[in-house]
Amino acid sequence: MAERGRPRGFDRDAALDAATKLFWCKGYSATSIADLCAAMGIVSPSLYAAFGSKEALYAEAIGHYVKNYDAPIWGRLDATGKSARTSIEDWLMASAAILPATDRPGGCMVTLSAVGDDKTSELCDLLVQGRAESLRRIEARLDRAAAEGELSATLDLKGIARFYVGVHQGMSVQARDGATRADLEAMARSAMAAWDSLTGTKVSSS
Amino acid sequence: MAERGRPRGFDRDAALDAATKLFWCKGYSATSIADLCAAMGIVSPSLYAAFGSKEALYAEAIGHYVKNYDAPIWGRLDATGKSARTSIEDWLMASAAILPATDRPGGCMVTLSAVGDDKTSELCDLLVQGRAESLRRIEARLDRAAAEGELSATLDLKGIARFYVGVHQGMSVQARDGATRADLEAMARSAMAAWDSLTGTKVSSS
DNA sequence: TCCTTTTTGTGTTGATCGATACAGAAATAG
DNA sequence: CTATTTCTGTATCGATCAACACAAAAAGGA
Repeated sequence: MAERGRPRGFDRDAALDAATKLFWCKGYSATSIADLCAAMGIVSPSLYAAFGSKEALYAEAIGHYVKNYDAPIWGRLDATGKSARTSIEDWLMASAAILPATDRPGGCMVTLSAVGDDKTSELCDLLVQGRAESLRRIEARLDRAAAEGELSATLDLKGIARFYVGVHQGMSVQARDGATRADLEAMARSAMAAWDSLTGTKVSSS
Repeated sequence: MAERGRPRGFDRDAALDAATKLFWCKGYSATSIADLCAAMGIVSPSLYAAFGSKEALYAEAIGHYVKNYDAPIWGRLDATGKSARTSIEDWLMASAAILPATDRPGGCMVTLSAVGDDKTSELCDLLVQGRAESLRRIEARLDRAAAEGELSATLDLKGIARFYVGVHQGMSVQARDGATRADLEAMARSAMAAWDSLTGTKVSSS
């Protein structure tokens, strides 16, 4: 089943990856179509033919980021045979290793896009939902631990999840500011130092 | 000592406050001069006469934010007669109370501007320095505690400071996403749950 | 070969960007 | 009063914004 018409002269996925990294670095508003064309190695009609619009390209870039850069980290969370504590520690330590990587923009794209940039509120929702998803995943892992008897069901699991997601978000901000892997690993260990207290007999909030 | 020429027809500080809130909400790149003029209630020649340029106005807005919105929170940190632990807890709890305030944009302007937005690297530096200053303040408070004998001098005080600043940054991101005061207070308490472990006999790293 | 389909490159669209020129208005100084 | 100084409002500057028209180019189907 061959394709009709003139074949595309560039690798769509490679171009999307280049666009993703540019949006990741500069944010939505500060990135122009001309910037994108230069980074992707194509001209604007090709960009519009392949991706539709700047907004649509950004939405695809977020999906590309989640699938190719974010998902591997989350894999650490749901591995079987590990306690919730170990899973979350692994997730934070893996993040500490990759957030300051020099072969890509620092920090988490979804977290750091939390900020400022206006965005058509459709894109803004996409990002808010992405961050809410992080919270849901951690909470789900804690719920599973409660169901399996590792944690007490009377704990404020949502609050604990929010705390660890918050630490992860802080790690992203500091990675963007130049924190090293060792710096971020120390943050991860510090957060884990609260685990016993948070999951102990103490009631969540007073 | 009266002023020569026609007097300015608007309150410069009130206009700066309006500009600050707009930049705080939308970020630098997504905020246009037209947006600013509308929010400040002036026309563009008045804006340029009073503030010079968009970049200069943004730099002044950051200063206005730090002085009028951020400083009150930091006052909690250096109050006398309190332990470092209580000071940091107060700082986090005060932040939890004010970050989700509905009479202003959510989250910390300096933290949330960490992101994306290109900025002439001069403005970017301004923000990076602002965030570095937060780290320095917390670290200075811990150093003082070590000098006063509250904490052991062998601890990784910089790492502890980085952890609490990171939690604060995570609180800003979540405040922007709609977290409530109670949500943020729970995060603050969770972070404080690590205090004993972080400041105990345990060696900082490895 | 000729037709259809799709992409590519050139050139351009109206809108908006940040920033000003200029003239009139409103104050002080003499 | 007149002269000077400074701000306000209109109108606009060239540059850039996101997006596209159009024709040449490159493929398959007939």
